[in-house]
This record gives sequence, C-alpha cells and structure tokens, in this order.
Amino acid sequence: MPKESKPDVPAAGVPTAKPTINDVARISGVSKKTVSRVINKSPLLGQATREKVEAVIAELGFVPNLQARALALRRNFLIGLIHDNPNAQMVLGVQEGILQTIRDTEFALVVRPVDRHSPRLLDDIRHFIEQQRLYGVLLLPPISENDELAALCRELGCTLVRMGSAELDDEAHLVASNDRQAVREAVAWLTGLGHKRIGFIAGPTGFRSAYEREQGFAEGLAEAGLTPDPALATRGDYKFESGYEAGQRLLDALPRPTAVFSSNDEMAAGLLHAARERGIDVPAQLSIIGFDDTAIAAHIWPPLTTVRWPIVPMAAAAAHKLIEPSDALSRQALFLSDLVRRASVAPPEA
Amino acid sequence: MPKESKPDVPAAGVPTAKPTINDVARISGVSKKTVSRVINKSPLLGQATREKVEAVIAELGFVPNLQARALALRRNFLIGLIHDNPNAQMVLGVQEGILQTIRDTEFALVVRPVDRHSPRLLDDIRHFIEQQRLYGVLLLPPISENDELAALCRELGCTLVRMGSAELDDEAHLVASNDRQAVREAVAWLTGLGHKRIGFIAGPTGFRSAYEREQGFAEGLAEAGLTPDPALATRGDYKFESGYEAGQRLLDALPRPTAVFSSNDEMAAGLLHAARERGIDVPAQLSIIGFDDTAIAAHIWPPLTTVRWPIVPMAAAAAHKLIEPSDALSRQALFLSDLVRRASVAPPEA
DNA sequence: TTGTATGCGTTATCAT
DNA sequence: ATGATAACGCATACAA
Repeated sequence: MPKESKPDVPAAGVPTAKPTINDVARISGVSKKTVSRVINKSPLLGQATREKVEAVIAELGFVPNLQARALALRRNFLIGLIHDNPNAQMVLGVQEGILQTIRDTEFALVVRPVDRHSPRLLDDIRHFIEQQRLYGVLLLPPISENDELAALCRELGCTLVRMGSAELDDEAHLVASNDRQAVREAVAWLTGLGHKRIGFIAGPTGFRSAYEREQGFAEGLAEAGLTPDPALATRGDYKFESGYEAGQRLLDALPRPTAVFSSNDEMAAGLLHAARERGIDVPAQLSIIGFDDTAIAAHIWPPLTTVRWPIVPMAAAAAHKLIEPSDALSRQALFLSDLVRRASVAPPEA
Repeated sequence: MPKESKPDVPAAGVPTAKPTINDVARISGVSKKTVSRVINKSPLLGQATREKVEAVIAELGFVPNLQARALALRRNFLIGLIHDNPNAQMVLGVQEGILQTIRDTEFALVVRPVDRHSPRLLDDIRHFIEQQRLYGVLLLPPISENDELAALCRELGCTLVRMGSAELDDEAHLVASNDRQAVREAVAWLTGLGHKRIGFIAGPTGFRSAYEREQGFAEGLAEAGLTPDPALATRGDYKFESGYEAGQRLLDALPRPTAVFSSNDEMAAGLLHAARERGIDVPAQLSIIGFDDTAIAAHIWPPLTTVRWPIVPMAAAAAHKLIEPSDALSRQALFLSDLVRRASVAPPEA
C-alpha cells in the first residue's frame, strides 16, 4: 500500500521537499490524472475543476518534475548547442537567440564546445547525445558542415538544425545566410566607389563559408567587369595573425590594391595592423571590408565596414525548427546578411 | 504482469529504442539491482558477475537513462550558468572551464543569459532552477554580487558558486580574482616607468569589480607617494562609448595625463579612439592600461596592456566546487590575475 | 468529464 | 554477494 501523504512541514535539512502532482490531487480532491490534464491544458475538462486545481497549484507553488515527465514521455527537454567556437560573439548571440525561443517553454539549453580536430569528436558527441538524451541539437559552423556528424545525430534519433553559409541540408534542418550574395554586394559597393584593384583574403580551405565568400568575391568582380588578379588574392585561416601576413603580401603588390575584402573581421584587423605599420592610411589609401561584425569591428580604428549575419534571429528560428517543426515559422531557412557601412571604406585616391 | 522482453529488432520509424537496465539484466542473467550495482561501481560485488555484466553492457551499448536516475535519486545532473553577459569572451571561457571539469562525468551544462535590469529577474531564475531542478549554479559577475539571488538559490536547495572580484562569500561558494592587487601592480608599473600624472576611468557604481579596481588604483598611487587628482578621475559604464567620452574629459585636462588606467578594455578602446582623433600618439604621448584581456585588447593598435583573469581555471574550479565540494581542490577560492604587457605602455615623454 | 491501473528506467529497502 | 519489490513523479490506455 503506497503512502501518498506527506508531512506538512518538510523535515529540516532536507532540500525542501517539493509538492508533487499527488499533493495537488489530494488537496484539490481530484485524481492525479485530472491534475495532469490541467498541466497539459487538455481541452476536455470542466471549467470549475480546472480553476480549482489551478488555484491549488498556485497556492502550493507546484512545478511539474521535468525528469519524471521526460521519463514518462520518453523524450527529454534539452536542446543541445554543439560548436567549435567560431567566435565568441557568435556563440553568445546564438545562445541568446535560442533562449528567446525556449523562454516560457520547458526546454533548456545545454552547451557543448568541442574540438573539431579531436579524433574522438564523433564518439564524444555520440556519448553526449545518448547520455543526455537530447531532444535536438543545433550545429554551428564549421562543424555544421560535417555530414558524418549530421548522420550521427539522425542515427541517434535526435533532430538537428545546421547553421551555415550555404545549403547544407533541406530547409527543415537548416538556417543559412547568403554569404555569397552579401559579399557580391560588398564588392559592388567598392566598385561603385571606383575601386578597380581590389584585394582578397580568403578563409581556410575546407570551410564552406570560405568557399562561398570566395565565390561571391569572384562574382562581384565579374559583375563590375573586372578581371581577378592572382597577385591580389591570398589566403588566411580566419585568425588575426594570418590576416597580418596576408597584408604583408597584398601591400607588397605593385600597384597596390586600393581596397581589400577580408573573409572575416579578425583577418581584416590583422590587415589593418599591417597597413598601419607601413604608414598606409585607412581608408584614404586603402579601404577594408571584413565579415562577421564581431565586437572587434566596431572598436578598432577606423571602425570596420563588415557583413553582419542576423545571428540572433537565425538562432531563434533554428530553435523554433527544433521544438516546433510543423509551425509555419519553421520554414524560413534563408536569412539575409547586411553590409554595415563604417569608416574603413572610402573612394580610391585620385 | 509486466513484460520485460523487447523485440530484438527495433520497429522501423521508432527512434531507436535504446537498451535498458532490464535488457542488460535479462541477457546477463542477473537482477536489475545487480546491474545497477555494476553501473554505480558498488564495492560489494563478485568479480565474475561484474565482468559478465560489463561485457553485456559494452555489447549492447547500454547507456543508463539519466532522467530515470535523476528521478530515483531525486537530484538532477545539470549545472546552470547564469549570467548577464559581462563580455562574450568571458562567458565562453567560463563555459570551457566548466566543461573541462564535467567532461567524463554525467553532468551537463545548461546556460541561462538573463537581464539584470528586468523586474522579473528573480522570478525568472526561480522558475528556471525549480523547473530544471538544477544541481548547482554558477553565478557570473555582476549578478554574482546580488545577495538576494544567492539567497534564492540556497532557499531552493541549489548549491551555488559565485565568481567575483572580491570576497562575496565563503571559500566553498566563491571563486575570486584579486582585482585590487592586480590594479595596484599595474599602477606600480606605470609609476615605475616614471609616470606621475595618471588618469583613471572607473567602472559603473554598484559594481563590486569597479569598486575594487578603484581602490586598487588609489592604493597604487599612494604606494608611489602620488596624490590623486580629481581632474584625472572619471567614470564610465564599461562600454566603449563611455570610454570615448571619458577620454574627452581626461585629455582636456591640463597638463594632460601621461597615462590612463581604464577599468576595462572596452572603455580603454574608447579612450584610444579619442586619443587618436586628437592626434595623440599612443604610447609615446599617452600610455593606456585596460582590464579583462578581451579579444579586443590584442587586436587594436597599439595592442593593449591589460589585466587578465585566469577565467578558464576559475570556472573549472567553480564547477569542481559544485560537484565535488568535499574535494581538497575545492578549497582554493582566490585566483591571481596577471598583467599582460603589450605595446600601449611606454615611459612618459621627457 | 473524470478516475483506475499500469508503465517509464532507475535506485533503495530489506530480504536471503 | 544477490534478488524481489516498492518507490520516484508523471503520462497513457482504457474504463466508467
């Protein structure tokens, strides 16, 4: 005979025994199931009963035990965020976006930074997903481009949404920005100002984002009737130092480029650094455009013109796809980036 | 009569029915409880049985269901990180540190950005902790300074550790850096180089970190036998713009300060911006020291001398205090910051 | 519209 | 050293 009753006063030292559905049922004089119906907003329920139970719930400060719910429903309420730290601002923006969506739901956000170069990457993530029995995961670039990883998630019965700069997946499992077009527009702005010798710092090979930006650049040049000059194109690894080194090469070119598009802000900052060392005035003698709109962009001098992903809305949408896949809102997969025009760009010197 | 058996082949479409403790028990020919003992490494257990069961576990790829465990043990395995975005780099460093500790445990990290100015702050957090039934939480500055919030966590039976720049709590519930002393040393470096007119940009009132840095600055001056000059002290709100405005005031002072300590990097970047606009050469005519060593610090020009918190080790220690409070490692509460010397500081002009 | 019996996967109690 | 059985808190199937 199970005892359903509890002491009215919790024993001292015990971590505040919380009221359960049984307490609510007993006090309001109904069955557990009825309380359960109230919690789950079942439509077939007497108005009077509902209000009575709700009153008791409020009075007791009853909060349904998510673990018990998860057990009974055989599904958890955890959204996983798996990333390999693309940049801090992005990760934080993503977290904020996810939280906007899951606020006022039962879902929580659990994060998992990983090392994409670790040989145990897949095993680690498998263990993580299985152990926590995640409801769904959001993959950030660049590991969102890893198809093996995506297959793993699916194998584990864990829905996923990938964030990226190209069509990595179908629209139900993707939030993407149009990097290619955004770069094309950035280049169009430069050419519109009269720039003809435009340098390019590519991102690391193997990154889809790097590839897309590269294509966008080439297309942008083509649209303006310009021919790509191999001497004005170089490659970095998205880090500051590589941008600095890229700068050394580009600024050695003769004649020097009057503008440079860098595939991300950090490398752009490195380039700026190199230009400054040589006494090259930015933007008078050299215009610079970056990509990402990280915190650095607005805080260096001159402030950096850059392309900004709508990170927060994208992440919010991604979370929406995870927890409400059938909703109409969950169909948007493409999010437009915009060019943030700051002081690092000017017309070329006469 | 409960049926304990399962089909050998999972039904198609069903999200991969995972093996349970019952499966393991049945196949290895022991009781659930014995399997449970194996999982929990109970000492009183036959070696033969243990190995037999472990073999089956490995073969089946059995992973214990954390939700069920949480339910039975009446405690969850979630560590919460509650913060009001002090800065992206710090939050990410903290996440990395926590993860270092909980990797290879059953714990997971769930994050919760909040708005410290929201009137619903306490209610939101209460609901979050109750709903997720967090095992413990880590509070980041500045909300770690909120004693009401700390009391709330305790009331909810949720252990907490606070991160801060002063002794907010006893050593079991605190990881702190010695901001005051770090600033004192930074000032000592400046005075050692010969600076006598040193400006100060304080952080916002109400922040413990701001107060500590202020005190450290005053003490540093005193140690060098210098008298604080009210005209050289101003206050910002930790944002770039306020640093810029502070710069306007400080650089108007006559005679101009030869060095300025800013209570964080963002404001230092703003100050640098202001100096540049006036054609003041940094560091030749003006030395600048910041605080935090954010990504900005190393990427502006000149690279910023700054004070760096050992964020990752601090967070790792904090997580350790949460999940292994009795461990000896959990006793360290104070972590020393160090001065990162970069090009933004030079001796004053003759 | 509401209640009863049972299951979810694990641990705890108390046997043997 | 191992096992039978009852929790843990909630949801579902099926009655009533």
